[in-house]
Amino acid sequence: MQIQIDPQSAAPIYQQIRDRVVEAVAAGELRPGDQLASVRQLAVDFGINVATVAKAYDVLRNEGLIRTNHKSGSVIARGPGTEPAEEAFVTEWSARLATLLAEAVARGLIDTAIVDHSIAIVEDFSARRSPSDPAKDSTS
Amino acid sequence: MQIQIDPQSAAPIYQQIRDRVVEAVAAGELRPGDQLASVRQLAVDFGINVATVAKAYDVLRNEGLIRTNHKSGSVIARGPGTEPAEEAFVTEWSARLATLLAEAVARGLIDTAIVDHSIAIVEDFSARRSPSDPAKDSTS
Amino acid sequence: MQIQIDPQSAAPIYQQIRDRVVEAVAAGELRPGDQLASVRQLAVDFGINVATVAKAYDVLRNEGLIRTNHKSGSVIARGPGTEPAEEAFVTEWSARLATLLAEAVARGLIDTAIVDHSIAIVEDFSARRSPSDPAKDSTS
Amino acid sequence: MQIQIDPQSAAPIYQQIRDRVVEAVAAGELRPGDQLASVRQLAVDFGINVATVAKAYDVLRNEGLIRTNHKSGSVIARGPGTEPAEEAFVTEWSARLATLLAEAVARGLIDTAIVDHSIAIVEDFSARRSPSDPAKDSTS
DNA sequence: GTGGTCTAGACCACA
DNA sequence: GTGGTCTAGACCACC
Repeated sequence: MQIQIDPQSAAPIYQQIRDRVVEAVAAGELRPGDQLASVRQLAVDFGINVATVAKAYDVLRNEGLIRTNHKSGSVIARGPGTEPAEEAFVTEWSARLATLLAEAVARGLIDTAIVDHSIAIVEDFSARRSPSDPAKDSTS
Repeated sequence: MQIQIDPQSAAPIYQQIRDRVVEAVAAGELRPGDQLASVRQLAVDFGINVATVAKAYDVLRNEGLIRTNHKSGSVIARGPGTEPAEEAFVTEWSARLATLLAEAVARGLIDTAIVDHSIAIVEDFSARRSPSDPAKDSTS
Repeated sequence: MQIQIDPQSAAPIYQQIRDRVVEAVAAGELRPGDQLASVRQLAVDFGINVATVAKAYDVLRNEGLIRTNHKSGSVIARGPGTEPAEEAFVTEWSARLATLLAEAVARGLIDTAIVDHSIAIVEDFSARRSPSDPAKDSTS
Repeated sequence: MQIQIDPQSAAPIYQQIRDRVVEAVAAGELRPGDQLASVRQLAVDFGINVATVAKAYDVLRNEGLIRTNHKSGSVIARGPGTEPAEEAFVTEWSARLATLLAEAVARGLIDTAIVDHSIAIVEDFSARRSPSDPAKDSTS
């Protein structure tokens, strides 16, 4: 798993790390049980402070996505199919999704294009998770 | 259009205003040419600082959603169907959508549920923009 | 509310702050809506770093006990009677309680003394929360 | 006495060992004079480092719960009813109990439920120490 | 080796 | 004014 950080981005660095890890989990690049780089390792890789990486892992831990052990470092704790989503999360997440989709609508993206983007992204994650289904060639 | 602001929310107030306006445009409650409340008016209505409202309008202006004339105030500049979305926007927006959808995947929402949510939200906006049953009330 | 910090304690400072706030909430010294000292204020009061206080508030926020707003600082979000305890919390808490009570048993405290301590503590919190019930004089 | 260690737990392993021993003493599974497994034995059983087990025994020794003889190994030094609890211990322990109970109060557990939990735990230890029904199985 | 805690001090975002 | 982010560097706990 190769993480890219953009120090110029408005998004805080720890948030970018968190986002990349979440995406890697969704895409199956990181599976439950997989080891994450140590905070120190990531820090030197990106040329950033350990505390910044620690904060990113802190967020992921609070979200239940990783589990940390003093000796062995951090590992992925859950992923697609591990546990059903909590209702509270879905509610809050839906609101964020609505705002994001509204932005696309307001900016002129047509409805079908928006839905197609969503489908494409979800299918991309799914395909990368389990590239076993070769029964796919037509666009549908 | 009735905007609701939650001063307790973790989201900055200017962001909440911006989000509500974007959603209103997507839902057709605000259409291109519609007048927005003045910065001062909104500030008084919500009991918040003028600078906060000004910042919200500033963001909307940078996004090209509103246009401000010193004399006549701010009006909605674009909306669904006005102009096609710019490619740069779509690219950047897709990345944000991917992150948001990844979060749902990682947290255990199944793929179809995620797509269903997206479809439902887009259709909701669409229906509110152009209600298919043309039975009109007095309020409209 | 007067918080006391012991820099010599084995417990991390941020944990001590968190514990004192929790106790103050249980005792009704801090009620939902009440303002907490700002991170900077607490930091100078205790002669510690802002980041340390911020971490304490971070923990409290993750526990849902406080809510933080950029402008107005942090306020108590929940307290006795606000919301029923979540089942997951009770399970995890019970295990910690069992370990703590086991320690007393093993060290020679007799069963009734242990229970009496628990009752006394809970009643103390209760009395400080609502010192209105004057119908109490006998030991029972 | 069967000790279960969870290497994934947030609690340090030495603490888990110490906690399980304390609970076993409270429940009468380990009685004063009983022999503990050797440091090496436990380390092999759990597949953990000897130093980790040694640290756990160290803590128990400092608490006065076990006594170690270089020749004969470690034995339980005290238990329920052996000696009355020291005042210093009770004071310090009460403070920890108050913090733990405060957490439950603040999170919405009602007072009677908290006391009931305490009683149930103490009674459970008591019952396991001296089962009131003298119907004995072959295993006992 | 791992992660956790804390400091001193800086800069930015929010209102 | 408030809190959030980040740095550089230190020390400690765990194993």
